[in-house]
Amino acid sequence: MQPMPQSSTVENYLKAIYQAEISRNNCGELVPMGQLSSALGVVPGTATTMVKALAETGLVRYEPYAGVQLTEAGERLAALVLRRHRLIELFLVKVLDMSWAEVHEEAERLEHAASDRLIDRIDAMLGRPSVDPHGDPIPDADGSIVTPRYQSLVTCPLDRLLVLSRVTNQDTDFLRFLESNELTPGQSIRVENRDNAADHVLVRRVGSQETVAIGMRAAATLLVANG
Amino acid sequence: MQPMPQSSTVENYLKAIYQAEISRNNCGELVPMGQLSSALGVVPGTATTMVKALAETGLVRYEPYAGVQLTEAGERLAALVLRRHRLIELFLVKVLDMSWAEVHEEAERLEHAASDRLIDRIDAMLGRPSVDPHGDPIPDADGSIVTPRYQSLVTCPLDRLLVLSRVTNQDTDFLRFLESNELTPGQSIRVENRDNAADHVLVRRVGSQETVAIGMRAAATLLVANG
DNA sequence: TGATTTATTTTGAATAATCAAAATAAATAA
DNA sequence: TTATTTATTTTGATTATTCAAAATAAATCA
Repeated sequence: MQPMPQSSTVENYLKAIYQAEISRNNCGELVPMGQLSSALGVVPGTATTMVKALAETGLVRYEPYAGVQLTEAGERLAALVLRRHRLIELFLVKVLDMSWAEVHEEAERLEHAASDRLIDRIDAMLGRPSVDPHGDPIPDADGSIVTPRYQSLVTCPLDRLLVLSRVTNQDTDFLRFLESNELTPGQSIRVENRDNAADHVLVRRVGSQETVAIGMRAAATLLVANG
Repeated sequence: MQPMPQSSTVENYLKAIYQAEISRNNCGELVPMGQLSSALGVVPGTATTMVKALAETGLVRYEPYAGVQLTEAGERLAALVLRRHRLIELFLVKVLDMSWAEVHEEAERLEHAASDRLIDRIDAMLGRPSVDPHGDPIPDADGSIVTPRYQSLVTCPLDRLLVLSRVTNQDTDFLRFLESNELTPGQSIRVENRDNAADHVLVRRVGSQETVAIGMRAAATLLVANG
């Protein structure tokens, strides 16, 4: 099993490995098969089989019982999938006026069907944007990506003016919840309190009189820059 | 093999059968397996196998050695695939400024990935159009379709003012050729001569001083209305 | 009508992707 | 360090889709 067609399955595996590598942010770490398989919604044995095939093609490095890691080539391909995904999301929001919350699933399918030519048209039409509607950085056409390092609502200082910059969570309901509280990327916010016992963070959007309580798990996916 | 997932393969078979039924326009006629298999680019045995499975699901009617035919349900599904395809084509041309000639292949992939919701947004944005860039009618959301009956350049009268209304041929090079001669749907044209010996038709766009010769085979795919 | 050609179907096999469940390795607890 | 738990890999099957090539039916020719 050597050549391995550029199927959407391969793209999904590469993307999942890429994202897992980032979330366990320490570089050079292997992604365990269990994590990968559950991210992809397949049983562990399936992931093992697929990853071994991917390793044959040179897109990943695989260490039995340890985990998997993208090679340079794999990383580049994964970045291009992410590029397609994110440009499509932004396009759907900006041009087709779709909701922030619903575009992820749509892009999840379209990312495998859009040609490079179409993606470039979209990119041009949007003015070569650098982030998508969730604040996720958009890799450029050669697969390089600049990921600003933000703090999260769990680590940032209290009572400081912050800009909500990125939401690393694609759950539709959660995004709808944020949207209904106008907590979307670009908004200025302040963290009023963090209560470990209650396992929540209290956030207020600048200009709003409502304080919103967000559980720690979810709060960790809201990234902020200094405002 | 009963439920048969709504895969893109199924969609492609239904679409191909639908189009074959139309092109051999006499209603009620079965599409022979040979025609279907070559339209889909598979060997005949593959089409036989697939069609038998499709028949199990009630999407087609299959007569061994005679051919295949869509059922009501199959026809509706096929029309919806065509709807997606054609709306996507028009969208790519109108909104993303892609070329008439290149959108077919793009739509060929996107039609299987776009959700009903996305398609409806596109439809709304384009103002509920009735034809795509090739003049092909766009089925509506419930799968019904109105196909105006046109004459072709092979059957229409000579020296009459006509409107080029539809091009039933997706070959990229042919479309580029038409485009470069401004022979696109909506243009007014006149057939100056038809020469069976030379196997061609001479066409002039109204307002142009150039006469274009088009072979009979190709001319049969250019449909016209009275101007 | 019999022979030949052509179209279609069957059969057997392959590939990609998956799962269930058994086997094994690694990590943890006692 | 042994026993137990947990994670991973293997093995054997399954589904969807395809092809090659043999078998068969239908159509055509003589």
